[in-house]
Amino acid sequence: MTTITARERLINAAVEAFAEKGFAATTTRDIASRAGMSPAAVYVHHDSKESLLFTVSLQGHRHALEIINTAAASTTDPVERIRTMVYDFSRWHADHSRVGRIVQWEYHALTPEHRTEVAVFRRSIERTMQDALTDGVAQGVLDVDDVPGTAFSLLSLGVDLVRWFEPGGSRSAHELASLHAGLAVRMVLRASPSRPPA
Amino acid sequence: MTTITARERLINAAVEAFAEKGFAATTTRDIASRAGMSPAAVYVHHDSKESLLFTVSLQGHRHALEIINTAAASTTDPVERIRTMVYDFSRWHADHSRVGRIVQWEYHALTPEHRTEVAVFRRSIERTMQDALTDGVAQGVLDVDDVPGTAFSLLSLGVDLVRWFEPGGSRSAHELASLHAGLAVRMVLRASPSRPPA
DNA sequence: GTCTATAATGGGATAGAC
DNA sequence: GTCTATCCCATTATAGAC
Repeated sequence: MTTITARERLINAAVEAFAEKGFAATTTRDIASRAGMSPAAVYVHHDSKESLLFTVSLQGHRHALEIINTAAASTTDPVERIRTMVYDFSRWHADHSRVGRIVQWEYHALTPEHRTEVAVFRRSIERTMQDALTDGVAQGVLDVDDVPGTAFSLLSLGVDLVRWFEPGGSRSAHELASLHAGLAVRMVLRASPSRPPA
Repeated sequence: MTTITARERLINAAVEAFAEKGFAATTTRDIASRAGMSPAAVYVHHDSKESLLFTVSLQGHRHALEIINTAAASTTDPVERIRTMVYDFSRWHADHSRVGRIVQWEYHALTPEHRTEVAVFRRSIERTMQDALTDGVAQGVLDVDDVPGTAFSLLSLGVDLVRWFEPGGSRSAHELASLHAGLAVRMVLRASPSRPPA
């Protein structure tokens, strides 16, 4: 049997509210009311509104890093690795667009200390993508001019989903992730050797 | 001689403040003080904080649409057209990252009426990119499975710049726009016909 | 651990003098 | 068209009863 603690109910409520209205525009009253509590009860479980944000953001960052690391380790074929990484990263952002929006858009609302803490995860995500590209280039399968820039651009496709994606819209998470994965492969694949013009 | 009106000074101040802290976290006192005025003076020139946002957002949307339309009309070669459109759109978002951030991130802070008004520009931008892809496919030069999805993804690269780009950072606006333009062409270019495997 | 009540602060917007 | 002063309300967070 799964027990949902008051603390978890508050976190779920915060995710909803922050994703819907943004951190600054969300009131603690709103969070409390979504969790079925009085405003005062919030502070029994969390120190402040920002600490709620940090909890959500940290969980989100952890999850996103886990997704990309798992994808990176799933195969050694450079092309399929890029395809899987981009698919899973974009898919995660669509499937968890509310948390993703908080992770990506409310980064600046964190205290400097908390921002520093989640920045470690962000760098690690970028690094994993860069490594996958570097490895594919070394194996002669990929062709990438600017590895850090391209890695960032591949991640951007997924990140930008959270700006607008809503479940039940005209495009499914799978459809968008597949689109991104296909585009990603075209961006980095070495052109197949063709007969040069005589 | 160029005269800067108080109204314009307020708009500039609002751009700075909204881009730095977000609409909800910006106070009218902050805007007034950046413009060198008292809080009361704001309301002589603008009806409300939201109307300031709308003014900034509308100008930004207009400008972005103009950029992409001009790029689309600059050449008839489908590949160079895509390259130019993506370059100019990404370049604009880097060069105007503050306005771009307001355009892209504060869309939901507009009143429903104002949101409807700027949505026209957003659809027009997407449409222009879709048309460029459709034309390139029709000419047999581009190969695009999902025209609306790909158009959106090409624009996403530029849009996502405003999330983090700061002038004076490690990468210039030109460098990033060139990167995006190069990736864009690879995403949509029809593979050169190569000898099929015997 | 939850409530009601409230403290303390800061918000958007306005009044009225100059 | 700008100011000072202020209204009125919402905000985050806490106190103290149960």
